[in-house]
Amino acid sequence: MTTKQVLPLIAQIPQSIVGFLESSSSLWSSSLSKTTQAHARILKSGAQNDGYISAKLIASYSNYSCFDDADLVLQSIPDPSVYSFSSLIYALTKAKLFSQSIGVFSRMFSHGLIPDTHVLPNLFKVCAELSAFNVGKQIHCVSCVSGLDMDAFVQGSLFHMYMRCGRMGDARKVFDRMSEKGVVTCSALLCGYARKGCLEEVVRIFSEMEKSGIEPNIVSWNGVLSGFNRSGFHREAVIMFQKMHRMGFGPDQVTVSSVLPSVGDSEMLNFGKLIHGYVIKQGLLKDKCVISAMIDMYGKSGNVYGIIKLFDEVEMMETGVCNAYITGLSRNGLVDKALEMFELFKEQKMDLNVVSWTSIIAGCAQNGKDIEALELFREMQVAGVKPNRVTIPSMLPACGNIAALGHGRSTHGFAVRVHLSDDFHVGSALIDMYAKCGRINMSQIVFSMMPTKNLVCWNSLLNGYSMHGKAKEVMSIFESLVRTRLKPDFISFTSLLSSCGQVGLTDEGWKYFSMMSEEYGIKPRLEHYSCMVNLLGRAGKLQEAYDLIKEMPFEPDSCVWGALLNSCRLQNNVDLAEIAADKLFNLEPENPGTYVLLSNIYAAKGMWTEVDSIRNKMESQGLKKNPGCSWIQVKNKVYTLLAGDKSHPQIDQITEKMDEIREEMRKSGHRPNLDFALQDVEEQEQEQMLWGHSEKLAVVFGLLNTPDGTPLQVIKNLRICGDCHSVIKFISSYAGREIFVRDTNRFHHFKDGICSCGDFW
DNA sequence: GTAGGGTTAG
Repeated sequence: MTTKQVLPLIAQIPQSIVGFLESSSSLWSSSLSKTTQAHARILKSGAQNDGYISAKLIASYSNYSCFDDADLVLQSIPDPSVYSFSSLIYALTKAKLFSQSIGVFSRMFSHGLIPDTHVLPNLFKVCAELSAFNVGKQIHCVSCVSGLDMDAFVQGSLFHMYMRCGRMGDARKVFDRMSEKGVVTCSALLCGYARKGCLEEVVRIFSEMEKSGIEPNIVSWNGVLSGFNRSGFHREAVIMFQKMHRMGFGPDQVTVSSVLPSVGDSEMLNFGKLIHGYVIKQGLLKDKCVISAMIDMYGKSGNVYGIIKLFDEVEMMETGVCNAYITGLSRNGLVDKALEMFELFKEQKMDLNVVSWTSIIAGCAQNGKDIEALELFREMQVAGVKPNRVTIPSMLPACGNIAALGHGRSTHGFAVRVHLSDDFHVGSALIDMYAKCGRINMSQIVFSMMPTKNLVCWNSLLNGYSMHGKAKEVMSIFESLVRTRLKPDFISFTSLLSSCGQVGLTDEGWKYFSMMSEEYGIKPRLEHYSCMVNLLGRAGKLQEAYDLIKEMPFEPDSCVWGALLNSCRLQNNVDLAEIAADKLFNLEPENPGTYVLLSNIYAAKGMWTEVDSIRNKMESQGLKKNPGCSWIQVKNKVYTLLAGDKSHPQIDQITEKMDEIREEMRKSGHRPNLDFALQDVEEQEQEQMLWGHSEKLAVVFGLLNTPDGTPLQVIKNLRICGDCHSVIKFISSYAGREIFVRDTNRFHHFKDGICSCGDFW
């Protein structure tokens, strides 16, 4: 076409376009004022109704983040096109104003406009960012109906959206239909499966990549590493790491932080130190994840020095790093230091998140700081941090440990409200908590209401019934477990054997002991042997128990010998007791319990010289029995009661009640030589009396505070001693109370002065 | 115009 031919055509171009052409240079200019000027010129020339011009104007305003102006332009167009909307949607998405972006889209849709292949990727990106799976799915439908779902960009963003929403199944369907699959998409899929713990898929995709000529890069390798790590294959993760290194992929900060958890779990401290050296050389110690993972590795390997040194050196006050530090400290028993650091972090107004709170709560609950754990759980909510599916099973053991039923119940309520009660971890922790608080019926209800149960849930229930001495129930639950597709493990058998021991079911005990290895291929561990020794010993078959110990394929530990010694006390067998005690003196020379048990056995036989000699031996070693300690919960507050402690605010009332009970006992002819007024306990300083002291306090306190007698008090951690039992028995018959007493992990139920189970009483 | 990886809590 010649110039001569073109010129008449140009003359026919409408005036509006001429206006646009005049202003076009300003529209692509670099300042907002020029855009405003262009806008004015467009309005003057009447070009504002032109879709293309308006769209450019919208884009230009958006470019300067003037979204309101852009939207005004959009709204002024009488008949807007997809393109006009998409300019604004694109800009809003880019500015991360996702909700507004979706809002503009819905306006576009209500104009009857169908999104095109340019808008769709933006929309999917928005849904991915907002995890708006349902909206995304609907837009996916729109793209299918309009036949746009075969577009590579649409597919790519759709795939990403499903991945971000954690919908691996949907993502996989899109992936399988994708026309172009590159290393990026494959790695993304691989990493997605790794996060979900689908190791098989991870490995399959990785090998298929190689087969189909897609060269895996460092991201793919990192995904494989994290897959092994997440699925608990720690050794394998380390091996892959070494293989990757050999193949010439230099580990980066992501590689290091992916493999370090596995190094820690395999307790390969030296290898961890090697990585530490590499990290320093490569200058990766600036990365927060690397530091957290490094602290975590030292913590898991028991290297407290490593944790503290690294934390002090890096001086990085970042939430993740601090969380790893808290966990590392409490994992190694330094819970006081952890609490101290946590306080410091709070003072420094650090941004503590749900992991921070959960870490310190779990640290407390695992290190005997149960009351602190409950207090922190409350404080966390006051601080506006919402407990999640990890927090709840971390704090529930604290409720169980101190039989704080009220706290446990309200946590259960919380879990139900936030829809977490079906979670395996939460459910199992609830079952355990209720059992430890004496409410085995609630454990049963929680269990029955769970839509699906894993082995941990079953084991919690088995252990609960076992704790309550209900062997028949344990066996019947075990039968139900066997009928499921789940296979019982060594923990299931521990509950079975322990409950058989409690009620003297020797034959059943042997049956399960052999069933464990013969039918299920589970090798008996130390705890199974202790259960068997206990079972045989209680049944009076001490020699058989001792023979079993001698036949053990590995060295018996203190629990096994302790079980034998305890049985010897029940059967008054001095010879075997001396053998067992001798082993225990070697294994745990610091444990005063062994001396006391042995001396009791001597005393029962009237061997007073031996009694004296054992007592002297104990004293010469400077050993003392731990003071008794109990907890009791009254109206949602947990009270700790320590032997010899008079600091309780109601000590006078308690003493008064004690006197009253003592008087009643005298009148009704109960063991008149027993005296359990507090002052007498202290004056006499008799060990037996001291042991019973705190429990009496708890029982009496419970009576005082529950005048209507409705709540059954669960008293934890009772030390076995005759004096205290008599008190509990007496109170139970005298006051007509049902009293539950928990002796470490076993329950005794008193009604009308009779204990329903156990020969201790 | 789309698009990939890591740490710390049970």
